[in-house]
Amino acid sequence: MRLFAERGVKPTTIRAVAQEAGVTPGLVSHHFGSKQGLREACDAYVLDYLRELLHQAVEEGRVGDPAFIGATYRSVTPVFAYLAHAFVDGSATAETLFDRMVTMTEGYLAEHPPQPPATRSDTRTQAAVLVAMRLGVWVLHGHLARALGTEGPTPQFFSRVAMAELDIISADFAGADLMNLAQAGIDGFEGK
Amino acid sequence: MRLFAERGVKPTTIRAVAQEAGVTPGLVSHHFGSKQGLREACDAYVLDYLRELLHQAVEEGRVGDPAFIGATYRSVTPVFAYLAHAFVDGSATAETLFDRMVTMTEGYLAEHPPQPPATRSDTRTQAAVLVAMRLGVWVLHGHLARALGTEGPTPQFFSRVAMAELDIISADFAGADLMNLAQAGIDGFEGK
DNA sequence: GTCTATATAATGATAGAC
DNA sequence: GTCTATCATTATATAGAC
Repeated sequence: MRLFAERGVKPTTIRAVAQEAGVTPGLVSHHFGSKQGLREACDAYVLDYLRELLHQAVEEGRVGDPAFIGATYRSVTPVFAYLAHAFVDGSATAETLFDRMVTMTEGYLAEHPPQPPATRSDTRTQAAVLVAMRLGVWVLHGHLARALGTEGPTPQFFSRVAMAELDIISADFAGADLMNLAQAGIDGFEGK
Repeated sequence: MRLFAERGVKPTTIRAVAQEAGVTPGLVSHHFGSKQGLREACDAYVLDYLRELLHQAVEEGRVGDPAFIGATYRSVTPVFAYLAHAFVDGSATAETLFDRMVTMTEGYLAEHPPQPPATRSDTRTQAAVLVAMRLGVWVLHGHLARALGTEGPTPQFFSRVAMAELDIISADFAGADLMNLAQAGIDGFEGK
């Protein structure tokens, strides 16, 4: 999964995966059946990871816990890099994930309408653009970190970006934060 | 360039490029020297395209001309898809482009400070996140179009997304629009 | 400039032994 | 489960003729 995240699926060879895992290429092919099987296993892993992450963050209320954030920020990086490639390369998992995030964000905006109402566009479009904006920040976070001269996705980096998002996005829309979006996209989502 | 934009660089074979161009694979390799040479030629083409587009839009004042927009929206689509892959896969051209956009947006925000001042974050961070947000919408525009059930990047789609962006982004930041960003990133940029 | 043909290398997948 | 060995396919790149 990490190699897919760093290089994309096609440029990642089964040989490279095997070397990284300390086994032989034959074993990888045999275990996952095919490269496509390995990819599907990675998709499932990523969805499980996000589900568990959000379960702890939201239902166990650890979203603001520094210890939780500190323990999480390393493991979340390759997951989002994997999703970045999935969003650009296109995959059924990425499409379903995006669409669910939009629909649930739309529901959030319908329940928490901006005051005064934002009349230039409809709620559905606002939800879709909002999701694209926030996911875009994640997809491009490598460039963001470089442009800011920071170490990468550290807790400090997360906080710095989140503060800027609050400055940039109108208050009435900022409430539909990424945790809301992600939770909406993940809950009960089986990947197909 | 269009095949690179649709599939990414690695999955695109010289054979496919040759077939698309109606020539033989040998000719493609001979003409561009190598696949890397073809990629660099595409990078140069994309930068030239953006330069010319912005020259007409800004310096010739055609940015709001419906005829200009109508004639442009088709050709711009593969260019942004190409850049989407470049941003995710990583390339020197994409990095320089992003960094220049951030720096110039930072300059814009310094000259047009938000009122009241946005104090949660510094101007540099605001500029970087703003660029990432707006480019993110472009990178994910395929998903955006699907989620909205629209045809794709038509003028109507552009307008609809732009209106939602105006609704979502605080008025003081919306002024640093994509044309500003793109112009900043392109002017005098030779690709390295 | 363009083609045909081919050299060379890399990759995904399989077979069989342990 | 794991390895070694190998096959078949595909890819880039080159050579030489037209």
